Order: sequence, then structure tokens, then C-alpha cells
Amino acid sequence: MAVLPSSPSSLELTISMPGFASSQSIPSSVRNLDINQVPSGGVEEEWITMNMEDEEESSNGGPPRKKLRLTKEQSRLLEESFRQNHTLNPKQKENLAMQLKLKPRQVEVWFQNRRARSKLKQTEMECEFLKRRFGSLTEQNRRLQREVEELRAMKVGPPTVISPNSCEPLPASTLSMCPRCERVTSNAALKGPTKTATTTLSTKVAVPPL
DNA sequence: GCTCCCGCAGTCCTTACCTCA
DNA sequence: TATGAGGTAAGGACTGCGGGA
Repeated sequence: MAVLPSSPSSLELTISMPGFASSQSIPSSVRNLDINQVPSGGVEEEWITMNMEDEEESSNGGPPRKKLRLTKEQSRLLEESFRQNHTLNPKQKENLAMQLKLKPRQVEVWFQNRRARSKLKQTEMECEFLKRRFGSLTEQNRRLQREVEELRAMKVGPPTVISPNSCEPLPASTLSMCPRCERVTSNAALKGPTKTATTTLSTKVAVPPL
């Protein structure tokens, strides 16, 4: 079903569904949504800022408090470099860490989490899209079923004739006029080795069930 | 075959925010 | 209206595993 992306920087999920060509499974408007965008106007106005200088111990001399929450500027720079590259080579990681006054490991973890959560968001969006698509297809299916029922009720269909020989209905399209006796003949029957089935135009026309 | 490195999935844990009594 | 408890989402960090060099 799902095909994992070959490159971590190109996040694409292909889900095949009956009746869907792969190229139309997810529209580009869904696929190309910028999930790298940092939500603006959020609640993260004031970050708790703890830089590398104050990480070693807490004020009461207890165990070092876990460092959480990057500053806005750190997040901004990380986002910026993530937009350029979804993975970092060791040199880039080192430089970025130095620039942000973070440990390379923290930069590495941030990128790992960012990749994972981008993928999650992408999957959620595609899931939503497919749910909506499924809903509309179900509705379309219902409409078509109703249409079929109405047509059945009207008994509309290709006309057939009843063969006088076999008393079985034959599609009218298989009939042709016999040039010698001016009678309608069944092509299917004419193809037979010995028998020649003939019928008149006055043969009863039957409507087969759909 | 073994080791190292890296990315990923899954998870834990802390923090911030929201709701409600 | 203020406030504290509980719930929840977000995000930083860790662990274990697998694949490639």
C-alpha cells in the first residue's frame, strides 16, 4: 500500500486505491502543503531559555535540570536550515551547533524529531484527504446504484428476440436479413455447422434483466 | 563477519496552556 | 475574579534496531 520515500528530503506517500491512478491519488495541493511552516501567532511567545552556560546544575545544587525549549532565534535558525536540507552532514551539524550554542547531539536530535513530525503531519493530512475522497466516492456510488435501480424499474435495455427454435432470447444485434427468403436470421446460429436458424421480424421482443 | 555511524520508530518526560470546579 | 488541580498538546531527549560503508 504505502511506499516509503526513497530520500528523506522528499516526503511522498503513495497510496493505491481501487479506481485511482497513482498519479491522482493525492493532489499536489495536498502533497505540496508546506508542513515545514512554523505556526505563526501561536502560544509560544515566551520560551524558557536555558543556554549551555547554565545547564550544569540547578540553583539548589541538585541534579542538573533537563534543558528544554529552544529560544525563538534558535528555532528560527533550525527551521531555516531544515528548509534548505532535511539532513545534515557532520560538518554542517557542527557549524550549526556552534552557531546556535548547542551541542551537535541536540541539533541532530532536533532534526530527527523534525523529520519524524513532518512525516507524521504529512501522513495525517493525506489520511484526511483520503477520508474525504472516500466519502465522496461512497456518495457517488450510492447515486449510481440508485440510477441503476431506476433504470431497472423502467425495464430499459437492449432489445432481444426469442428464437422460435430454441425459445431462448437472442440479442437483436446478432440478427441479419436472409437475402434469399427475406427473413431475419441469427448470425450466431448461422455460424453453426449444419443448422440454419431463421425467425421472422414478428418475433416477440423481450427485455432482459440488467 | 565485525565495527562504526547514521537515520528512524517508539517512547519517555517536561513544559505550557486550557478547562473547570 | 482568582486559583489550583487535572487533562492535553508540543517538543526535547533517549533507546534500540536496521542498513550501509
